Amino acid sequence: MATSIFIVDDHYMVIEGIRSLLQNEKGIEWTGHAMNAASCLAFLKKQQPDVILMDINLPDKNGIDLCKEVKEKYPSVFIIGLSTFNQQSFIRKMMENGASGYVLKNATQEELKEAIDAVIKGKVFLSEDVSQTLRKEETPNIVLTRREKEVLELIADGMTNIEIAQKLFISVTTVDTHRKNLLAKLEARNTASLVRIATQLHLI
Amino acid sequence: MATSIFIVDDHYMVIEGIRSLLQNEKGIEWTGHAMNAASCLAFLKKQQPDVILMDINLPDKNGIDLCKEVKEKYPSVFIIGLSTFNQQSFIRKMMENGASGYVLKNATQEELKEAIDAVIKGKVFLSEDVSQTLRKEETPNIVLTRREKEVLELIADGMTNIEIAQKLFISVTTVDTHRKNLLAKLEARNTASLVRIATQLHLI
DNA sequence: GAAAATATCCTGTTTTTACAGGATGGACAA
DNA sequence: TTGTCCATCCTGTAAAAACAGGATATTTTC
Repeated sequence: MATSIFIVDDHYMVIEGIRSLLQNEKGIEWTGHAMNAASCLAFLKKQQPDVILMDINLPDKNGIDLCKEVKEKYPSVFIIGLSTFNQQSFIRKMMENGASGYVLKNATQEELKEAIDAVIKGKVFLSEDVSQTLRKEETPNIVLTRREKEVLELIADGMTNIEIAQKLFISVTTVDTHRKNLLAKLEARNTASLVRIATQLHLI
Repeated sequence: MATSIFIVDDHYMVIEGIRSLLQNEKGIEWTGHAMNAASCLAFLKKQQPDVILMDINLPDKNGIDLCKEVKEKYPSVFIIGLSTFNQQSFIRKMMENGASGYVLKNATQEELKEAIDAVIKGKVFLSEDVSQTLRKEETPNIVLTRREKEVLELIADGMTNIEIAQKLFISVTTVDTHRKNLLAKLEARNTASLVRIATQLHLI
């Protein structure tokens, strides 16, 4: 029985590329595509493919959240993350949210086929580059609290501690404490590197 | 006579997608592809296509610089910029460096064909979204000097004025002046927003 | 060759951050 | 129930950045 495939990606060229790569593969059946999260969910209500290839960057919702939602509603569907970025934090979050694999957009036809074959058997598939990144970048998964994220956002917006304190109805010293903890958690030396690192980790 | 096309993009899926979109088009001849700037330049030494579709993000060199280099060496080749980002600064720089058009990766088959037809006739082609962005975002093209960029980088790296001064063999007050000018140019309130804005404008 | 842009330097003040080293109460889990 | 985590608050000091308001020499550009 053929494996049915569905694609979610907002780039027409990528959809077309994947379709072209897979169209001559035996045992793979193309069931359609969506260019945003909403139409993906709409499709799934009617029909569930075996595998979804899911881009991380979507116009209406990020792939990480969509992945979680899809897996909650349709646990039997296997999801393969798809993006241009070989970024540890993204990949980890995708896998945490139930994805079975992750490939980069520069993947070859063979790699893509291999990924689909693997996940359909219940295995986990990561591109060579991806698993290497996961091994190499031993970033111990930085977790910020709700409040810390809030403060971080406002810092990046250029607000001073005093302004942040007023905005959040807390003391300036509390803001300072959060700031201190942010610097420690992200191993930043000062505000500049804090914002830089936070940006690189896609925390803001 | 058929229009010959060459693609530079580091994503295999995108190359395949474009090829798939164009393969049945009459009057378009696919001459090949490169996945980095170096092999693009190597190809051009042997053969010059009519049109190059060129991604902005390449592993070895950015498309903006590559565009300039190609246009200097082979002025008769038309270049169409290609990227996922609908970003004013990128588009403007591409056009300044001699590109004849700019399309996004979510372009349709018709749009792509239209773009090729237009540039081959010497016209300028911009996707609807792209030209809208150019009109809307009236960001008066922020230009930083060599030194300012240098200082900006070091600030984002978390260095203090004193450290930057030592590194660049200049006075602390000079660094402070550059910093002042950076804040003014990027309309930032402080270091945090400076780094944020600089990141958003892809200056660092 | 003149004007504009760039890079350099200065004094001084105020504001903001960074850092040290705490404490307290509440929520939640083992 | 006894931790652990989180959010809150505190005092005090040192360092750094922001801001004002300059000046001067060297390139670059027209």
